[in-house]
Amino acid sequence: MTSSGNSKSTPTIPVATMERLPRYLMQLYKLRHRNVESINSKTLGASLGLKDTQIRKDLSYFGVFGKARYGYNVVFLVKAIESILGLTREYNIAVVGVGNIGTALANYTLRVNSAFKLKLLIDTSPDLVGKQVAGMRVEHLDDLNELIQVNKIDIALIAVPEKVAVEVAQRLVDAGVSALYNFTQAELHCLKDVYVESANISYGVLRLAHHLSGKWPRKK
Amino acid sequence: MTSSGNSKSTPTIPVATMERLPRYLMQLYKLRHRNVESINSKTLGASLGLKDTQIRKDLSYFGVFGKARYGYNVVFLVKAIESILGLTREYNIAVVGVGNIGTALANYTLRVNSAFKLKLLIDTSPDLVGKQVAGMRVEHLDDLNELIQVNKIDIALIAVPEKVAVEVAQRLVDAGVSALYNFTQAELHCLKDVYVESANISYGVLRLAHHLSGKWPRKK
DNA sequence: TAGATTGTTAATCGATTAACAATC
DNA sequence: TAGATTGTTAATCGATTAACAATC
Repeated sequence: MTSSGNSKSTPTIPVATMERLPRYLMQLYKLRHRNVESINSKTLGASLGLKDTQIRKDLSYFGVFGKARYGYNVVFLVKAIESILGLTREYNIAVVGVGNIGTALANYTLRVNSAFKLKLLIDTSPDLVGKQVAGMRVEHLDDLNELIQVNKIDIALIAVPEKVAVEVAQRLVDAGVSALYNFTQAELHCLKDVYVESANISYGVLRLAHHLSGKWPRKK
Repeated sequence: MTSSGNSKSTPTIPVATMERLPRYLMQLYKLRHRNVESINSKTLGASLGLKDTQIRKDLSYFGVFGKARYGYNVVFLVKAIESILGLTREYNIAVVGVGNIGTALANYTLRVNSAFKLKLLIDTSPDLVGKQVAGMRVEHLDDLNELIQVNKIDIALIAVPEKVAVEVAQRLVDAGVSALYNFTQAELHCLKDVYVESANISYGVLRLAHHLSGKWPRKK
């Protein structure tokens, strides 16, 4: 038996398309919450600063979702994108480093979808370990390996000080975590056998400074 | 007098290049801190997951910085990129919304460069207004307009609840702020006369879920 | 039906990278 | 000098968008 099943060959999805899908989904959640039944590509695009053709092309990679003169059914499209993004299973999450950012992640960020199950908070500070944060007990980094395995952690969000970031990340990978969300200043390209998503908050202010200085012309 | 001065016409800088410069700068800060004298494009690229030609091409837009057989002088290149990014002047910063994320921004993020001067913390919570955070008094949102003007705010970092994000952002723009860093779930494309940098933390976990589900093949 | 909006093709646009002469 | 590394050209690659037949 081959890996087919689809008679059509699965298309290769552009990276840029995959990176826009979460934005589509979040807008669609808002529309659904407002009980909007359908949305067309022009309106959805405008709400995200994108062209209508961009939306249609992105969605077309995954099949046919819309109807001429109607647009896309919001409830149906939400389900479709959730499926594309893999939100049909659950993901066990650990937050490593329970400072301000780690606490924010535990309290708010994971609420985006019920597929994300917060299972574990880890820190080293005696002020934090044993205390409750976001309704969970903070555990100690020393027990990392066992805790990761017992809780079957799929994704770790790292919000530790930069100095220990690479070491902690490596320990997570060694314990079997294959997806990291990196909120530290460290670059984690060096790690093997792990997929890393980074959100280096500092870069944004530097880009704003550059924009305000207005020195170098940019395209568009 | 025309706006020339350079005899060469100023090149148009690709957006992608401008977005990489902050990453280069942060890596160079680390090298400088370790007293590394020079760095070549291959090594710098490897530390960021980029090809050597990418680094050289990006830097070439701004003039000649390297020497064959030597690479780039770290101290010199730091100064050059700081200048390109506009870090030769100061930027007055306001943090609006002093929850976990706002507190993290005030305490850590702005430390990236001394060009950023934290001038103002704003919230509405009676638990926070009047208290000290990151060594500054938290002010009340009601006085926004006057506070923005008195403190000559250049950049506002918005970390308020999503429900009030658009309204607060609009008030900041009306008060004269022309650069926003948006940490809320709201899309702020609707705003006119303002440059917005967004860091929607939720998108990252959705991309990780998609990666782990492994359902759709991506290029590369 | 008429016309609005889709899905898709093909053209355009922009970004990356291989190749290489110049240079230190 | 020899050879390592630069800056730049030109080719490749990938992403966006205009155009339009199909369709509801």
